[in-house]
Amino acid sequence: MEFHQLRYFCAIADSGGFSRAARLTHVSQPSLSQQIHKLEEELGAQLFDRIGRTIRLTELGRAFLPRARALLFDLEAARSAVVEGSTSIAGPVCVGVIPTIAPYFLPPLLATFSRKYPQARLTVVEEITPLLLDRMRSGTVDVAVVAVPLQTRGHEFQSSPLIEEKLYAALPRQHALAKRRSVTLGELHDEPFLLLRDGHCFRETAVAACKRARVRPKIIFESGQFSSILSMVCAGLGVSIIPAMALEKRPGCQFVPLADSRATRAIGAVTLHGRSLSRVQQAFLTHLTATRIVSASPHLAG
Amino acid sequence: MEFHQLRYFCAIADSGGFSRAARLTHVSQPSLSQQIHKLEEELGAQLFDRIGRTIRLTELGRAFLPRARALLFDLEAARSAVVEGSTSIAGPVCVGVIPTIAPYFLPPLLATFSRKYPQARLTVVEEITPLLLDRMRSGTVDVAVVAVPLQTRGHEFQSSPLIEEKLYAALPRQHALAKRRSVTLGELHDEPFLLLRDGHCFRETAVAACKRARVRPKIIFESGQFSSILSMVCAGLGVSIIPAMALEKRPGCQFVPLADSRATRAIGAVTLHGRSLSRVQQAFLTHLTATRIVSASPHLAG
DNA sequence: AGAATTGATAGGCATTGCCTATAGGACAAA
DNA sequence: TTTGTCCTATAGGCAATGCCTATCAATTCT
Repeated sequence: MEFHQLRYFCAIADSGGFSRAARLTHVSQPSLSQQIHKLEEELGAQLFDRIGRTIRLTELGRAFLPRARALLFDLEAARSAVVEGSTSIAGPVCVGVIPTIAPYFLPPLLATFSRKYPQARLTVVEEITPLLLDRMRSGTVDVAVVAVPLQTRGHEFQSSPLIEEKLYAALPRQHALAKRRSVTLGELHDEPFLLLRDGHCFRETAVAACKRARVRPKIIFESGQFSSILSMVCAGLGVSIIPAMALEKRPGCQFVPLADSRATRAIGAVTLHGRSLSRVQQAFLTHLTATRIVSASPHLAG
Repeated sequence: MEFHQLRYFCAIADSGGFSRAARLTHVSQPSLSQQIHKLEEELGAQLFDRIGRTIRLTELGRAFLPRARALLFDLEAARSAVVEGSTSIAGPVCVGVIPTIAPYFLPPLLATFSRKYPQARLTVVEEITPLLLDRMRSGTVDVAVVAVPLQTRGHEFQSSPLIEEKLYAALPRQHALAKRRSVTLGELHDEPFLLLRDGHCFRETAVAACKRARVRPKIIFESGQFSSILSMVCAGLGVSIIPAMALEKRPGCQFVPLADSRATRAIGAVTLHGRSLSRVQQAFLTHLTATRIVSASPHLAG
């Protein structure tokens, strides 16, 4: 039983004859005859009575007709649903983001995107990078905004750069270096360090920067968010390294740009390689990369 | 878009892989790959993401899957509905019958048939032969019980014989021939005749019998039913010709078998040639021909 | 690193659907 | 009755297409 057989059957039933249906469907009459015979053979019953040179639906044919029609209709519905879904910018987008970016970078972007595509259903997942990657693999996250480059080998993921921001030393206001225009990590050699706890990739970023400066930071405190660390810095307990977007007006705290080369953090949008994105998802990705983030400049440094 | 493509699509989505689906569906993996490609091309969108050596449904694929499943399910439903309908003995049967047979012949048959096939929905149409034939042509009557042979030329109709019954002379009790064991039409030569009115085929039967006996009946009364005629016979207004099954106990009436050869009426079941009958209709026809009508013997003649 | 598994591709073969030509009936008009 | 026309069925040829085997390229597991 094939779709074209159903089409022919309906055409013949509607037009009331093989020849008429042949003219309508632009198929030769013998082909119709042939296919209806196959259909009848497969069903084990006649669908039409051939009486003289006219035809009429049998009891069974009459019962079969609405079902055949429904099948053809549903087929078209399914087809156009796919076409619809592939062209309209609507549906779910799940974006993953790491905690050291989430509160600073995403909110304005999400707002403008939602305004631009009201049909889109945005979801945000805040997790550390490896968990986000896992969720991308399992398909529960579509796009991730994380620090790049990723440490994964192979080309399992695709990333497009978004911004690269400078790193700052966070110093207590009364610190000797607090008034400087810039510092190097080497100059912070002996300071007690307050860093994000293990798992947060910005910790790796900071540690790597230290390593390049041949500094072994003495880590005396670990936290899950910058604001806690900044409070400790204000209290004079030590120093820290902060990305530009996390800068925050604090009474007892001073931020000094790090002069070390490569003392930056690169942020990119990452997708699973080989994954086809729906039009909304694609639109979100475009929105991410197209919106040039100027607000990444520090508003209170110097 | 073809049914087998939908089948493959569902199998792959269910099993989670082309190779697995190939093993399940007993089709080679390249064939699946090929057909899914065609499907995706036709729909203008990917249904699966090929990630590494694993696959996953895309957003669109996920939306398409339930529709594909529904189509396949409905297809099977349509198929089995036809098979069901062609095997089960249920549904409508419309039987046509002429007025000179209807009240005598059909009632017991209908009762036994309905008891045997409670699912059958019997309808009876009582009309004169030409109208019944028209209704057979238009499909509103499935089987007709009429006097045979039909006068139609060609083999537009098929008939199978049911019974052949003798004809009787209906005489007033005080009639000179009323005590005879048999009479010939010739002996009724001068009698006033009471016959069915034109259109009733039994009138033709009676007239034809007279013609063969070289008798020109003087018709002084015409009616649409035998009981009226018999009442007139009782009143001594004339004689009539009655088929065996219409015999009826009447005080002033005597029935004498006609001795003429071919003074009989043949009854047959007639269907439109080339019409396929549903199983109920076929069953009714079989019931008609199989039930040997013994009650056709006169219960009060002689 | 090597073996195994997975999906994609290429090429050959058989099936099958569509076509034209024609047969065989049935109907209508002469 | 005969002829012409209109219908569906059949036959045969051709091209499209679905399925197969063999193989490749990539990825994952041992």
